[in-house]
Parts: sequence; C-alpha cells; structure tokens
Amino acid sequence: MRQQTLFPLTKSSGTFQDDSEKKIQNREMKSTYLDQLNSSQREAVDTIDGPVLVIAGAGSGKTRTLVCRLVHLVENDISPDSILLLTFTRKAAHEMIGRAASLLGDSCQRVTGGTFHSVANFLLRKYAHYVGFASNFTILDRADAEGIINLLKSSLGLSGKGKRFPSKRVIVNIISGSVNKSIPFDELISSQYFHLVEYIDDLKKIRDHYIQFKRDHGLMDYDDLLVHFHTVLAENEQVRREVSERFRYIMVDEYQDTNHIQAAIIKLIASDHKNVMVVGDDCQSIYSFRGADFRNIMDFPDIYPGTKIVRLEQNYRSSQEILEATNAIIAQAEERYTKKLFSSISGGERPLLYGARDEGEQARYVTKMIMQRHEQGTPYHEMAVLFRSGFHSYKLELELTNSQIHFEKRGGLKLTETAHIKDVLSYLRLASNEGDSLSWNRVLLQLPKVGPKTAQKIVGTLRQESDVLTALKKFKPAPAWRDNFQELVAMFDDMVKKSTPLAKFERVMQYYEPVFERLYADDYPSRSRDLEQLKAIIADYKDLQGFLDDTALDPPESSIDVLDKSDRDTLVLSTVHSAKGLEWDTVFVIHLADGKFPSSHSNIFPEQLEEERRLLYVAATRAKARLYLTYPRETIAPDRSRHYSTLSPFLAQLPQGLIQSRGGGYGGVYGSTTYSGQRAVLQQPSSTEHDNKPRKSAGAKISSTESLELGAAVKHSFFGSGQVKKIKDEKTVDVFFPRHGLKTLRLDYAKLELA
DNA sequence: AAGCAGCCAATTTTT
DNA sequence: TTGGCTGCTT
Repeated sequence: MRQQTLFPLTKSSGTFQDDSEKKIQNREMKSTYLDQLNSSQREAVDTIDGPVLVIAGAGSGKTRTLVCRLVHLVENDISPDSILLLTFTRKAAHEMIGRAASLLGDSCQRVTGGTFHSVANFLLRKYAHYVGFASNFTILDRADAEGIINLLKSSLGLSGKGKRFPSKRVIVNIISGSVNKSIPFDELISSQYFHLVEYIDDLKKIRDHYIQFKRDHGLMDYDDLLVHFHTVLAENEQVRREVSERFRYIMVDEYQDTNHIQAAIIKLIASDHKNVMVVGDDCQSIYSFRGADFRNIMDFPDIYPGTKIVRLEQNYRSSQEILEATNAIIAQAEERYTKKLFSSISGGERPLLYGARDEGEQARYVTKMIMQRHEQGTPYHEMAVLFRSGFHSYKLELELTNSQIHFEKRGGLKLTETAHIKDVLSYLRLASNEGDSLSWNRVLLQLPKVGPKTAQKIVGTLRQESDVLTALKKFKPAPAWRDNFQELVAMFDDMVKKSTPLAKFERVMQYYEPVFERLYADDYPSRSRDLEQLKAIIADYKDLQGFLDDTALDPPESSIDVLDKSDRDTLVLSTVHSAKGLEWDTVFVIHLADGKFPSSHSNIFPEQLEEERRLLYVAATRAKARLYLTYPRETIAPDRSRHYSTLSPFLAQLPQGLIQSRGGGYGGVYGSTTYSGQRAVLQQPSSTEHDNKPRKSAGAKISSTESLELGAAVKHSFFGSGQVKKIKDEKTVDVFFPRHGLKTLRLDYAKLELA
C-alpha cells in the first residue's frame, strides 16, 4: 500500500542513468560491490552509524555510492523498513531502490523513498489531524494556488486596483517565497519586492485569507506539506518519536538543494539516533529560487557534532578536456568552492563553441550534428540538448520533427497544466474531497451562463448542509441553465458511487465530452490525445487518492510518452533543472547568449547571477565525451523586432584554449567579429552589444569602475538612484541605495548608469 | 448585474 | 498560448 502511493506504476520512460553503465555497475557490485569503490566512496558506504556528510562532485559516483550504501545497510541486518531515502525526484529514488533490489533482492523494495514532499504527504495522511486537517486533504499545484489567489483578490475587492497591483503569479511567489526561504513576509517584500511595499497590507490580507481558505476546504499547497509535517513533528513528541523510531537510517541526496524547513524536518526525525547521511555538491545548487540554501551543507557538521566528512573528487564521467572547461566555469564564481575535479579519462575532444547566425540556424546546426553523431554510432538516447528555459527548444523541436528524429522533452509545460486536463482532474478531486470549493468553482464555470458571480453563489451554499449533494439539490438554479446544472449534479452523484478510478473517469468523460467540444471548439481533436494519455495513466491505479497525489506531486510531462510503448531510440530535450543528476555521451547546451543564459530576469542580484553560473556548470558537467555549446547571434522578439546578442559572459570570460570555436560570420554580414578571431570577441563581451531594446537614455552606461569614483551618483534600473560607497576591483562596486541599502554590484551584469 | 467577445501584453527554473 | 481588461449585450 505504501509503495503504491510512493511509487506509482506509471513510470515515465526515461533512464536515470544509461543502461550500459547500469549493467556494468550491476556486474561490478554483484561480485563484491565494496571492492569496486574507491577509498573515499568506500568510507562513505562503510559508515553505518552516526552522521555522515558526503561532498560529491559532479560525476563522482554519487549514485553508485548511495546504492552501495543501501545494499550495505541491508546486508548488515538493518531492516529495509527502517531506511528512509530522500531524493530530489521520485524517479531518482525509484531508480536507486530498483538498483539495490537487483543486487540484493526484493526486500530492498521495502525501503521508503521519494521526495520530501511525497514522504510528507504519505505521513500526513496519517497525522494530519494533529494540525487540524482531515486525512483526505487535496494537494494544490501552482495553478490551483493562483486560482485561489484570484478568487480572494476579487472577493476582497482588490482586483480592480490598477496595473501596478501584483498579478496572482507574483503574489503566489511572495507567499511561497516567504515560507520557503524562512523570511518574514514584510522583510521579503521590502528586500526583494520593494516596489510593492505600498501594497503590503493588502498582500498580508490576501495571505491570511489564503491560509484560512485552505484550512476551510481541506487544501494543502506544496509548501504546506512541508510546513505542516514539520509542525506535527515539532509539536507532538509522541509522533516525532514514532517517526524517528521507524526511520532509524536516513539518507538525503542533493542536500545542497534543500531549504531550511527540510533541514529542520531531518533534524527532528534524526534527533534520537543521528543516523543521517547527506550527499551534496555546493557547486550544483540551482534551486535557491525555491528557498534552497546550499549553506545547509556547510552547517551540517555544526548541527551534528562528530560528523564524518567524505569528499568525492574523482570524476568518472567526463573526459579531462570537458572537466578543464567546467572547472574554469566554476572557478569564476564569487564563492570559493573547495573541490577541484580530476578525471583519468583522457584523449577526449575539447568542448566546441558555435556561434549560429540566428535561432533557426542554431536549430539546424544542432540537428545536423545530432544526425552526424548518430551516423558515427552514438545512439539518440546517448545524446541530449539542454537549455535554460522550456521555450528555448521550440525551433529545435520543429527541426527535429522535420528530420524525423524522435525526441522526448523534459521540463517546461506539464500535462496537468493544460486547461482540459485540469477540468477533468477537478471532477475527480471532488470525488475525493467534496469540500474542495476551488474544484467546484472550476466545474461550475463551465456551465453556459454561469460566470464567477453565480459560481461563487452556488459554492457559498455548499457548506450549509451536512453534505454537498443535499446542498446542490436544494439550490434553485435559474431557468436559463437549470438543465445543465442538474446534469452536473446527476453526474457527480453517479460518479462518487463508481468504485475504481477508471470507472469514475469514464463517468466524468461521458458528461465532459460535449462540454469539452464546446469549450475548445477550435482544437479539441488535438487536446483529446491528452485525455487519452490521462486515461492510460489512471487505469493503473486502484486508489483515487493515490492517483491524485501522484499527479500533483509528480506531474507527467506533456509529451505523449506514456502511450508510446515502443522502445524507440529517443533523444532527450531538457531544461537544465530537469537534467540534474543525469548524464549523456554527447550534450548540446543551446541559447548560450547573454540575456537568455544567464536569463535577463536574473541580473538584478549578484547571488542570482551566481546561481545561473552554477546552472551552466550543471549543464556542462552532464557530458561524458562530447560537449557542444551554441548560441544565436541574432534573436527575434515576440514583436518581431531583431536583437543582436552576444555570447554568454560565463563563456566569454573563460581563459583561451579550453574551448574550440567554430561557425558564425556568414559572409561578414555582421561585421568581422567572426570566430576566426576568437580572442577579439571573447575578451570584450559587452563592447559588441547592439541591443536595440528601448531603454531609458539618461546617462552613460558604466562597464568598468575606471569611470567611477567614490561618492559618484549612479542609477540602477531596479534599485533607482544611489551613491558609490566602495570600489572593490575593476568590475565590482558597493552602491548605497536609499530605499534598499548597500548592494554589491558586478558591472558586467548590472545595468548601472551615471545619474 | 453578469456574461461574453475581442483586443493587447507578456512569457524562468519546480515540488 | 494564456490572461487581463474593455466595452457591448442579455
């Protein structure tokens, strides 16, 4: 039953680590797995009791170490039931436990594994009453949370507040950010959303109503899963002891991407026995936007005195040539990272940099190189294309489809983020939690002639009776939509009585099909493929709650891989975030232009920029043998205006000789800054900038501190006017802004002007 | 008063 | 491709 919830039968088809590697490891470990580890790995595996911190560089055999330790624990008579394995995705946990099981047998499947969120959910189904929730609470995804915020905005009379009032997206970001970063609400707004300070009271009101709304209707968002779980453990000694006794051995992967609440949860569970092993790499911390703090790693030995610290620095993944480039990328970081990875795989190729003319040419180049490599014997599944944002791959997707290369896209839009899937899920959620008024609101709005006001009126009557059905039957609909309303009520009455999730789904579809065709008249045939996919997923579940939890905690990707049962050789397209922990023979990183990578959204705070740098590091260290870096020299904005772009500063500033350059130019259309003269372009990244975006034309842009002196008045696009307080080096200054205090700015990225 | 059609703008990363 | 806003219609 437990496994059912944590590990659904629906596996997406990707590989966690490539198959050949897996086979080799299995063979190795079957003989005597300990002998196959290097001395550091072995030390990590060997230590059974007490706190262990493993600093594991990219490709240093981290997964192998975790799997071996799992095996080692079980071989030393530790019951698999008492082991908790926390990973970043549920797929990762599933994969590791599966590998352990293939070495040692099925008993390993009894290990509890998954993300913090899935484990918190699993335990809250049992303990939620301690924090005032029934056990049938519904999990909200981001879109649900935004939907509630919208409802509250209008019911609190804040929706017509003008353009400057934050959108639901921003409001959810603030509320969630405050929780995840453990920063008080006011403080977060005045430091990171200072332009919203005037709305601070309205925002607080929305937040308080949001919290109450969730309580009233049995709803938990992602953050609540962690917060409420933490509260249960912190405030109920008996529960804490129960959980602590059950999970006597804890392993946490990707510890650099945990936030403070997650660290506190571990601390509570482990406080009796201190048997915790955490594995992480500070260089690969890429989730601070969601509250992750890699300082959790540094603090670990302080929280757990006597921690054994193990460093894994030998890289078994990439060639020395690739490592030299990736080491150089991370060496530019502000933060001093202690590790320097080395590899014994030599004789590889230097990473290749290609400046394409534009996005179309970039897509054609990548497609061409993929086909070339394929002809030379690299299967598609050994190649991947990585990018900063989901939409960066659109052009490439078209090109690959034209060339009939089969690919799978990870990251970006999820299946559950499309409107028609959310529709169907809403009906099903009502079968599990009839008080979920967000879902009621959604399904009621689908009735013709029923808008926000009417829907709210109906929802308002639902709680006046002991059960929803009675309330619905008592409600008097207007004649204009009475028939449709009664049909909906009949469907609901009928659906809740069906026993299996599939039967419920089919009853919903019988009602929804005509609604669907009316709502999405222009494109319902293409959308109905998604519904087929949903049906295939739901058919594997015996338990509706499990299905709903899984789709919320681990939403299927929108590509149709579930229906595609054939074992086709498939190329992977992925956001860098979703590529974490994976590896391929050949990796392409595209759109490496300033403004795209690093994203232009992140040049306000130096810390965000540092995270973008680590993100590139993560992307590049996925490659085993070949790494291609590309960027378009010209992009077209949505308004069809053309913009020149320059190479990402992260690459432009690398020492010479680590990367080979190729391409660009094309008959000198863009001047002679082609990559035959690598030096000229690489060394002056910002001097070639021809950005023709409209811009405030106040003063001269400052690119070096040479043109600055102490006390100079300057202007920043985000912080406003300020005064130079300290010149640190030729690229770094401290500026005091009256409204934000002292900020350290890097002139390469901060758009600073003379006032 | 509420619904609805049509126009314009914006669009990171994820549990 | 959605989502917010405006102004027209029921």
